[in-house]
Amino acid sequence: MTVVETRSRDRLLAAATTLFYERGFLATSVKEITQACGFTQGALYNHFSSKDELLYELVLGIHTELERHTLRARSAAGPDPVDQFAALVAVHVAAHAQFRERSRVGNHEYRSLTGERLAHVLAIRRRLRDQLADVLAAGDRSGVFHLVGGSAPGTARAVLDMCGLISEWFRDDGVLTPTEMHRRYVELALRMAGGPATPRTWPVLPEV
Amino acid sequence: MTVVETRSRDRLLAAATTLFYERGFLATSVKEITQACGFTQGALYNHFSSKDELLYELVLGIHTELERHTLRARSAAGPDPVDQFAALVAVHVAAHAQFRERSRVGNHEYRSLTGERLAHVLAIRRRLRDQLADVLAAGDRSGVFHLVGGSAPGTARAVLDMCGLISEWFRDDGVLTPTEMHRRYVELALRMAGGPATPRTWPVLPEV
DNA sequence: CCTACCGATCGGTAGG
DNA sequence: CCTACCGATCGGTAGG
Repeated sequence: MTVVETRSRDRLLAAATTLFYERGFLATSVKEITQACGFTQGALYNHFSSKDELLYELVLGIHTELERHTLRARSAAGPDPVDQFAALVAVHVAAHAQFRERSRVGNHEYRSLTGERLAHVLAIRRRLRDQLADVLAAGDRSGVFHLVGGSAPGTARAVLDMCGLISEWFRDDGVLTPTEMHRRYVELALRMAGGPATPRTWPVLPEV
Repeated sequence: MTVVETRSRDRLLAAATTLFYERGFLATSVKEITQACGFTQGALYNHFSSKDELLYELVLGIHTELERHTLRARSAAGPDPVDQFAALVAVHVAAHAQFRERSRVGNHEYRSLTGERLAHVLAIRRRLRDQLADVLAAGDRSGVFHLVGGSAPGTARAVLDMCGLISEWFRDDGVLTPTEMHRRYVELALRMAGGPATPRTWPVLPEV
């Protein structure tokens, strides 16, 4: 049954996500992943040709999904660079705060990939940076941003780094809500870009 | 000979730093570390009781050294919160840009520690955040900073996260000098804190 | 600091 | 003849 195949595969990917989040790809055994799904060790190889391929499919999916959301959020934000920038930052914050397992796995474990698989993921990561840098450069030209050193790539990198570690420490224990997080980080990012204190309208909290 | 013993021990730590930086603690074998020093596998246990203890001593040294530099830089900066903040940010940027192997190992591999060793390192990491948050809170009270949401810990965390990933991508290939890096990040951090555009004087590039 | 080796576990695959 | 596994074990390597 194709349905059963897909479900087992997705369960393996979901179990791998949690285990890789908690202890990392290299410290997680095939046995642990399959046992988390009630399978024995060999079952993994009905779905993936190797542990490495499972990692690639997981990490590629995480990056593809994130890029899909950033592209959609930027389109939906309209033509204003400030609105586009706020929308992109909101997507990254939401991803790292609400789906921190996937985000942390995506941001850390891609380093265990090699060859073309690594190159493919690095290309997506570069496009995500370029997307933010393009918006910053457009806003700098139109005068709504005032970038430190005039460097759009430099500011984009700093903003993404600031967002990228949220998944390391954010806990949805009620101390900070996702909405508070994304407002705080949009404000910080706008300050870094030398833009207005707030966007004209707050981006709708993205469904990442 | 104590000299030879010490030299071998330091060589093992230095080789481990490079290997952990390149591929991580879990993916590095004891054999690789010792072979990098021209030893066989068992030689490591003349200097460390286990691979875990080597990691602890390395990570503890990295954190202790960083805290020593931040304490000294803050004292040397005088009473102004803006000067203190700029000095602390400069230390963190210098550590991550100039000594990125040690910084990256310190920021990533401490997660493989457990028990009291982990607790000890986490305590230092908390003090480093508190140090920055204290300076931000003092500046907010005196009116030289205007923190997003009034949260000194939140801004401190964002600034440290922004600096913490420099070691992931910075290359001293001449595209960006350490001085350019530290000026860029001090400016970004001052914007995040809602402070003046630049410090009254640029901190001397710290010798981390 | 080396050689020799342990208990265990690694990722991956066999036949049924 | 298919799938989703099983118990058992492959060749190698881990930390100690």
